[in-house]
Amino acid sequence: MSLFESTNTLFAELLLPVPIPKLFTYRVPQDYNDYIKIGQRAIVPFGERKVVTGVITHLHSNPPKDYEAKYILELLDEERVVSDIQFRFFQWIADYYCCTPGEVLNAALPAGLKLSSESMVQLHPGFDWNESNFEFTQKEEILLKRLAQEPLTYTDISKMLGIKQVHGILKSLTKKEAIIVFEEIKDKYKPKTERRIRLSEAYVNNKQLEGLFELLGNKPKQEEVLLRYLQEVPILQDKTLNKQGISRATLLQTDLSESSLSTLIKNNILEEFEIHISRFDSTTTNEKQEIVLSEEQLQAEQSILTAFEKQSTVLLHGITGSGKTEIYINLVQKALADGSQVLLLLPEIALTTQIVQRLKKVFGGVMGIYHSRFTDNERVEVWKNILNGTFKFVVGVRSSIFLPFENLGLVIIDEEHDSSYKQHEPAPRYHARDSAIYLAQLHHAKVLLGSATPGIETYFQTEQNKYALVRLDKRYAEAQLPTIIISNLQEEQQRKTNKGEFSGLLIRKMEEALAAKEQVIIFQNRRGYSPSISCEDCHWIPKCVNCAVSLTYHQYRHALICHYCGYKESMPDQCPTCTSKRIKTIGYGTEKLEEELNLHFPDSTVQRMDLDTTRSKSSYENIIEQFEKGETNILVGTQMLTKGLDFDNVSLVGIFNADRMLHFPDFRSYERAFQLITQVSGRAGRRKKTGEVIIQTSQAEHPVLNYILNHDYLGFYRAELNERHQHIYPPYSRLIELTVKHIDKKICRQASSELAESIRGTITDIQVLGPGEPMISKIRNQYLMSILVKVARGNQQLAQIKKSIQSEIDRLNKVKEFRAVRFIIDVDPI
DNA sequence: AGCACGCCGACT
DNA sequence: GTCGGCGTGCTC
Repeated sequence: MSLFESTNTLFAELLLPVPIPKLFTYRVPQDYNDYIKIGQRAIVPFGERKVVTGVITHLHSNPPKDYEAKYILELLDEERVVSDIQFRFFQWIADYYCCTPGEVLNAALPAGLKLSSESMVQLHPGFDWNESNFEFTQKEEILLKRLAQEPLTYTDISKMLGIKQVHGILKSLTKKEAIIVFEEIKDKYKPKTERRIRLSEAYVNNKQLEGLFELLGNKPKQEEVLLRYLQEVPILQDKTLNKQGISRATLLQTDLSESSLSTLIKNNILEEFEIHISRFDSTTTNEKQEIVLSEEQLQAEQSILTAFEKQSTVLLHGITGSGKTEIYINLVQKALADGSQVLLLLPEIALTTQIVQRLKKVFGGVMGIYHSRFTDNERVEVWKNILNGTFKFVVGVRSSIFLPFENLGLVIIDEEHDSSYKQHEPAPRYHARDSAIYLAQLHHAKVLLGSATPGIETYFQTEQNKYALVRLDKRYAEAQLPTIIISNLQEEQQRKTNKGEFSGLLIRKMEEALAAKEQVIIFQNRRGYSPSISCEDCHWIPKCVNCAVSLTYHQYRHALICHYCGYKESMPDQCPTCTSKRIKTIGYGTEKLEEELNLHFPDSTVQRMDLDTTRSKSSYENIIEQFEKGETNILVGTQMLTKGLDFDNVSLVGIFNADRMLHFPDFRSYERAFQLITQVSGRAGRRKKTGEVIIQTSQAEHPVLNYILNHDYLGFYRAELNERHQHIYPPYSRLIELTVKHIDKKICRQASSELAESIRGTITDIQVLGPGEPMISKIRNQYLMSILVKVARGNQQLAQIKKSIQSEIDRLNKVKEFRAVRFIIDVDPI
């Protein structure tokens, strides 16, 4: 029974996936009174003609005073799909990361659960070109001819006609009764179906069947189909089998006549029906994989469990190759046995790799995967399978923290330090690790953070006794940590032992490894051929027209490409300013490395793995598979190489250029360099042999390299912490980065100055740096200014400070000249 | 964020 | 003159 009298008029508050900081009130059609629940989705009209999907947050019977509420058009769910815990979680994210709950909802719901309409334009049904009394402009004519073929969206039209504002022409054509605009609902989730065949009920007994065959005696093709059916589905032995039937595809696999099948269906001898099937491989290969833990692993696991008795969050600091995965598996099994749900977070690209296949083998059908390469339909299915209890364990990326868990018992965040856990664009700019820790609190769940190179802030929490710490210092299966060798390029250049940008040492080591039939990984964190090009005579450097960056040369496309906005122009064969033909490339990207390695090692196969070679869906897996099989000898790549890959035969890892990582002007650059280099190094040498890592640098004495050399995380941590303390950076402060965006440089600067000024004037106990020009001061024709707010550790006013910043922004945004300025708040930026 | 409306410059 | 640009306000 409903809480409300069913004759009462109900109103529903809806959270809509739009960046407007309020709920919207809709009227509930009376038919729904007994049926409507908080947490269900509803389709509602929004604006003039749009419809959107929202989630019901409250029900009441107070009509709004200031306006007439519109009716809910349709309820989409029988049961709630968003839980109270999720609502609280969304609100927390919105508050903490300074965005609206609507933006959180937008990120949380997979597109397939969020159907909304898009305006489509089609020809007026009564419109006849020849009979129309109106004159048409040239553009109108082009559009009408195109519309005669198919309806178009506004964006289609604006692209087709090359105009930004589509409105005028549509209005004119509407008036001339040539077109109409209608709404098409997009992205509706469609269950995957399978067409199946079974015998009509009337024939499911031996006698009837016999008669049937007599009947078909002179129709051998149909007889054949029927016989095949009986063979595949032995209903003579078990009549109940007929209900399931057989999939149409399977039945027709052996070239049976399709038309005979149709005839049999038409004559009601066979019948066709549809069932909903899963998009996921349901092979529950629960091969009861026995996971054998080493002594150290067992101990670590025990320590984690003991720590969980007192503390809810534990950091597992396990060196690369120490076998953290096996411990995870054991812990997941235990949590599942307790009847809880488990979430395992992995960095984006680690998800396509071996670790997932391994987990799938152990957990089979109760494990769901949530991944950005999944289609909308697949994501909806994961969502539903969690709601209906099929999936009790989810392995997923950042956004899987939004899935509808009901009783999480354990959250594991692998590679806890990984920066892909922080969403940068668009809002909500959340950190999945930190948000997951809060989510776990809501569920009273435990959190295990795992990393070989924990983030400074995370490790600090263990020293503050906020998190417990468990160490795993030994590599699994007797493997040794790799030997790290610093190769001083400057020195080699003086002695002329280098070969171009490769040190003689690296080349020699590579020759040795390849001769021994071992594999080599070369790491360079820069894609493309060369980061820029330049004219040797006049020093001209091509720049992006939309952004303040130089263009990266991509050889395979023979083009200059902007890595920030995607702008592309073709590679000039002469300098556009001085017509010189002497154009040189500056710096090394993975593409150029690949080319040079091919020259140096003509007998080896070189493969490149970066954003450009892994764009298509399976290319990533292909590259890895080829390397695993040993078909590739040398793998060149960006930081993609650092995540979750295990290769047995890699004996050498080369870091092509460590300098750039160390010199990045950012307080986290040392931390990042340490993590990156340590992680890539971990790819070298497993099992039998000690691997080697060669780091090419011109700063052989750099302290960070020294810590890496000695596998000294703790030493590095102490030094870095000291550094952070000196300059009051995290963990000694919390940062809030404000970015000011506008097409006009002057207005952008003015707005940022005023914002910084007003924050300084109104908020006490904080430090405001800037405004200053960020490293890239223009992106997509928007000028950028940046302000950094530092809030000292332990400041209890954090929430209030964020509110004050927000209200200063709101105030500035109301000032006429700053109306169009965009202010972006990034809490805990990375 | 979209989307509609309304005001204004630079072209036929 | 009108077409297409852009600023402004609103969404239950």
